[in-house]
Amino acid sequence: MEEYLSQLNEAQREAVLYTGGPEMIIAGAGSGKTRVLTCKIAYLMQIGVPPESIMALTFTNKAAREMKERIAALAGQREARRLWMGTFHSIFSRILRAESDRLGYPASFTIYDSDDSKSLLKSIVKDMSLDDKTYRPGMVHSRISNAKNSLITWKSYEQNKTLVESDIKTRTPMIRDIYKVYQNRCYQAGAMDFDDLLLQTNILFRDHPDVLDKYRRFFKYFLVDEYQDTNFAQHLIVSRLSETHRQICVVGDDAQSIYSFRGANIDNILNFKSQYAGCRTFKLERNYRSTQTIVNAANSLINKNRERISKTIYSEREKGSGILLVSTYSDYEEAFIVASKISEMRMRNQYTYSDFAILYRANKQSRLLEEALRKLNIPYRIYGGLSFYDRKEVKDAVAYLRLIVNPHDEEALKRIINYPARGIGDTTVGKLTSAATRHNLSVWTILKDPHAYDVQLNAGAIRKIDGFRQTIEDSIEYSRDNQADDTALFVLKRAGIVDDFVNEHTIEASSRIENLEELVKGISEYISIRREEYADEDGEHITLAGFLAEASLQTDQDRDKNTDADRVTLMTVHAAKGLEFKNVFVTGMEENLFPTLRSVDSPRAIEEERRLFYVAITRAEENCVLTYAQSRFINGQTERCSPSRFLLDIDARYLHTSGKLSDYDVRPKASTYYQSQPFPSRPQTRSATVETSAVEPVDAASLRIGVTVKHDRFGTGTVTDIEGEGANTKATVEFDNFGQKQLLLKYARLTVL
DNA sequence: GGCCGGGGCATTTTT
DNA sequence: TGCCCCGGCC
Repeated sequence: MEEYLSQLNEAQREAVLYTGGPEMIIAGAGSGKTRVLTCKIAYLMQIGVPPESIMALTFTNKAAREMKERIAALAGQREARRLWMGTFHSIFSRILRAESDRLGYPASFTIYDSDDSKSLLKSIVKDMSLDDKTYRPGMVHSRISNAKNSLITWKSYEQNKTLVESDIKTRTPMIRDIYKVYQNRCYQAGAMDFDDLLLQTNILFRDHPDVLDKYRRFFKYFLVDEYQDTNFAQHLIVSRLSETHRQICVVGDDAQSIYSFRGANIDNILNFKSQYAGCRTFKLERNYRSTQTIVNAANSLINKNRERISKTIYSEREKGSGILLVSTYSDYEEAFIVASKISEMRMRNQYTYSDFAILYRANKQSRLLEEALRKLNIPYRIYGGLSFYDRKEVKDAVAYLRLIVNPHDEEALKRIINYPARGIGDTTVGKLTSAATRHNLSVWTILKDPHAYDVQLNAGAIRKIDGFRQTIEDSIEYSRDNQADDTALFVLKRAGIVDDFVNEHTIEASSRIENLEELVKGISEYISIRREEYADEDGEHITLAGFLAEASLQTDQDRDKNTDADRVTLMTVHAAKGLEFKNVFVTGMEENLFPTLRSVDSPRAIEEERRLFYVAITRAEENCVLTYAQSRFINGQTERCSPSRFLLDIDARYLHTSGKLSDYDVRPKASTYYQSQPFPSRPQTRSATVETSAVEPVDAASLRIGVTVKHDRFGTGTVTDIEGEGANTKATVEFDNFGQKQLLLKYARLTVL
């Protein structure tokens, strides 16, 4: 049992053993943060703190699950299960369900995801006859979300001069009215959105001191992971709850705060010390992940930020190779160079594909990279696509399940009232929803008896609505004495969804059936896991409602499958946080892309972008390659790009450029870091750093259709088409070995033969 | 209900 | 450029 303590370094051990009050652990990248957190929890359990009085909050289900597993290994499965460990959203949705009557919500309240929220907002904007171009659902949603994260209810929004005036300035004065209606419609539907899970928890504790008091007594120890990413609502929940025992330990790294756009407030961690008198700070500064060069380079970068908690991260690993900086002539070439570099490094150093990650700022950058990887037969896995629960058929099926659990759920109802087609059109639905708003009732209530609420419907519509009502009520009835997975099968059949697909006999239809089967399988798994967990209890928790509650707070990252396959990883830098790879490529290191265009006017935003870049570099264990293109195809146009300002922030002594850089003057002091030829001669890929300036672009006037031209990379070919004029002339060339390409003359180095 | 074409748009997204 | 959403049409 003592063994796990002996594996910690001095700083880690001190942080684990301290139990004297508020504590902040500043955990640098790769410093063994998770290990410290798990050891600390295990230690607390060992010294007699009952596990059920420990609340450990994380930001992802994945983090919670991993930590739980590790603690189970240290302290035993049974003990670990008693911990309150999970995401803010899942833990507090549990508490909200237990206390729902205090707030007037049903215990089986639905959780609206962002799509539900936006779709509701859209319908409200329409109902209020507002301009849907001015009041875009996404925009309105983010305004309401920001308000909620700052604990501004619709009432306080109305009374908040600053907000109201700023809305008038931005010509969106109706936000407050929309917010009010939105909140009411959610309430009538028995639904909370993601932000409500935190906001309503705060309201619960604010308005019901006895409830607050109960939980304050109950929970003795709080641990919060990724504290730099907490928002005000989260911060207030934990600070309220921990007031009695004052045993709160927050862990985080201000240098890795990258979620301000979601309401994360870096000040929570920067000010923690001053908010908690007698707070002890521990710094974990030894990086176990990366080479000295990578750590030092990252340090030199982050030192350019003003707002930070001072610390010196160091590595005692080998010195390692310099960070390779590669300039390419286009985004297209960048992708091919990254791909061929991966092949080369893999062969030379016997890496596996899964030792590589390609990171980028924006998802759209993945396209060319994928193309290049495919062409070079490199297996890859891309993150950031549709999650399982985002698929249409799954969403539809889940909507039925949601209605069984809570028929007042308006968004679920609207989604499937006419799916499969029942001839209930927009007009009918519009009549029902506006009657619901008028009477301050749920759509379901209206639908059960349209006549009573003077909804003008013809006999046909009434009959169709009634058929739908019957389907739902039968399913609810069935669910009373059947298992959740059987209920799911029942409703899918009863609604005619399965038949639809079975009769279709297409590839898509069979893949949809598979997805539905997987959904049902997921429910069955949920049941058996729960059975095991609650073996000694009455089993009341095993319900469809329970499954939905869990599913709605889950993301695709939590249900990763075949991670064992040997593949290169492609993902955004955001998605890479918390992960590590032997070799990391950070692509698109250009101004207006990284840092993104939207950040360049705000010093604070630039600092966040710099932290994001810091996160990217510190993912690498052995090699880090930074690439930037001199031209990039953006929004339908090829743009000239200049290298990111962040490249200048890295101390040049840690950089190794792959030859002379045409318009960027970073001269590495040492070029011995990376001994290999940067780019071994491949006939079709010239060195990445061809001097574009030295090559005269071919004169547009001298090009004719049918002329034979030569291109540095593609070899010879014939011009088949010419578009545009002057500098923007675009030529279509049929290359002998590379097929047809479109080339902009100002960039393509063509010579007429 | 589904198909087509025009217009507007284009970060990041642990929940 | 390419996608998504909407309106118009059959």
